[in-house]
Amino acid sequence: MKLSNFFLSTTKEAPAEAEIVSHQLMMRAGMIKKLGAGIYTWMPLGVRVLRKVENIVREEMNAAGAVELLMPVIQPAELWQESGRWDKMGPEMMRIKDRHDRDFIVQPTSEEVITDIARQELRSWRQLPKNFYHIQTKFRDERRPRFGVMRSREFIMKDAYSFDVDKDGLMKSYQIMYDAYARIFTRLGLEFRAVNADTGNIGGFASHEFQVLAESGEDVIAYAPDSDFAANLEMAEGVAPVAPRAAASKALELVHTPGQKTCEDVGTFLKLPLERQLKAMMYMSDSGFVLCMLRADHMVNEIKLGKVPALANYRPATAEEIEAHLGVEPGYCGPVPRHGNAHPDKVIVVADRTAAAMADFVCGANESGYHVTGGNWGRDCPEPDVVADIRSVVDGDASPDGKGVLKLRRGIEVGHVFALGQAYSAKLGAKFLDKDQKEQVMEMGCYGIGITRVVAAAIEQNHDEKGIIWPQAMAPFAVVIAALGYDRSAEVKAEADSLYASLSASGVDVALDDRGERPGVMFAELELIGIPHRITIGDRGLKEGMVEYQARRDTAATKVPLAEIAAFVARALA
RNA sequence: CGGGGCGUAGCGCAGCCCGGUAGCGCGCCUGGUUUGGGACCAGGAUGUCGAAGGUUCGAAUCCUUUCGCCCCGACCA
Repeated sequence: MKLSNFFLSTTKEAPAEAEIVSHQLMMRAGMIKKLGAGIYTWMPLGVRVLRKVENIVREEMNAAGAVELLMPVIQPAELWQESGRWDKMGPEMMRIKDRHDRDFIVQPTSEEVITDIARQELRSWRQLPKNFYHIQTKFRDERRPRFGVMRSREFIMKDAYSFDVDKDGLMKSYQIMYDAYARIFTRLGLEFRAVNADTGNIGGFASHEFQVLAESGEDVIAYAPDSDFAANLEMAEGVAPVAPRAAASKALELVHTPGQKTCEDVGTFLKLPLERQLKAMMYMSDSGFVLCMLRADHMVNEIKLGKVPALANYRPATAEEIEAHLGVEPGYCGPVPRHGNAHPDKVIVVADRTAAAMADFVCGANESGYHVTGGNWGRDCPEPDVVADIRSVVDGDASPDGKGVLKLRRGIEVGHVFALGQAYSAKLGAKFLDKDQKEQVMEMGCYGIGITRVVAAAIEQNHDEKGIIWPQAMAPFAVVIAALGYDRSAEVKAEADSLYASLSASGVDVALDDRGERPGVMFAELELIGIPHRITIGDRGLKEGMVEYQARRDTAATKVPLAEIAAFVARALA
């Protein structure tokens, strides 16, 4: 591609609305243009990157035995009513009507359509397993689109759907996709982690998210640097402390703590670290009033809470309910009964594993303006009714697999594999005849990659103060020839043209900057748009028979004899 | 949806409090000088001041309504 023929539109300044670096750089590099909230045009430069990502995804999906098709963006409501998602999906799903006033949706995903295809086309066990995928535009009317294409309403997703005869088959298909995803993100040159994810309420039984590690990520993942353990914060298990609970060494004491309602206040007031305090969280559930106790520096994890039987259908308790059950306002609540105030018989105490292992703790005294110090389970209050993992793990916690300690990092979810089971196939009646001529419901898996989001995530991970630094596999051009004075120097023009021709002929994805821009402008732009390899040809070097090579991450250029540059570049690209 | 903020030239912004006929930087156009790190000189073009209504002799500025956009907030590729 000759850049004089291409279309570049870069700017020095980023629009004020761009908050994160990938959004700013994509706007500055002229990769995308906003058309509305969460709706973007992909400009020529951006499309080249998108296609690179798509092609790698496509190659690996095909290599993994998945077959490509293309399902419609606009889908009739009937299928979605049949699966129940027409009612379940809420305003995130875009609904439209045609001229006959019939209902349609703009697909946020395609389980319904693919399952409809499966139930019509796949009728014998001999046809299974099968994995279909497409790369298609999605629309989700996000309550808050943001960060450019990172969370846009319209985006491009690769979604694949596997169909198997049984759970064993499904788990094999799942593993094949898991491995394919690992290869895809490795080939794309991204630093990522596959993390164990919550299967949520869809009823599936295995799920992993592929997270690109980046500080700007919206998700938090916990992983063990010394092992392959990695999980979503919601999923990472907070293991019980190894050491048994210390024996009580202090007497229970009531201390006056007027106005000290938060753990931080109390800690400062009593000059005690948060690790010595218990904090109380009050909920109402199907079982009644529940008092949850955690170490004060830990955060309650609401997904884990929901998995504790005593907290089925929980919701935060109101101030009135807290007053009624504990006899005290929030801020002074705790498990230690106080005569005339506490009502331990009506209160279910759920303690986090760490909290349950604490001795000589500080907590609310169930009396306004008072805390207790030297509190101990069993001695000063009953042992907790339930001990469970109800907190989010923190940096330095023991890894659940017993290998080292956990670290927390932020991530951007770029892929998700999900063993769905029969959630859709049962509803839509996707059945087949097995070897014994018995009708069986298919086992499904679904597997998504946010193509457009991958592009943004790659920039979050690969940039510097000058601009984007593309991983070679997804660069809009692998190599650029920066011809200095192309419009003025016959020698430069001749050598640049000939190098461009020979690299092109050998299949290198090369761009020739033949625009005759001033060197400063040219270098700044090429660095901003992040071309990983640059060959600079100028009169100055040509006098000595030399050109220069500089990788985007290099701090200085390397002089290379003109005659050797093609071979040099071939090695750099390898 | 709740809270906060913003709509002025292609982009980034000032002007608004305190009404008086719209300005700066970048970009763009013309000519010249330049040409190894976003050049310099001279000249030039560009706005229904988001929209509608109101107050006023007069509105970018004050009032009302409305639309759009951004940021913060527990369902996601």
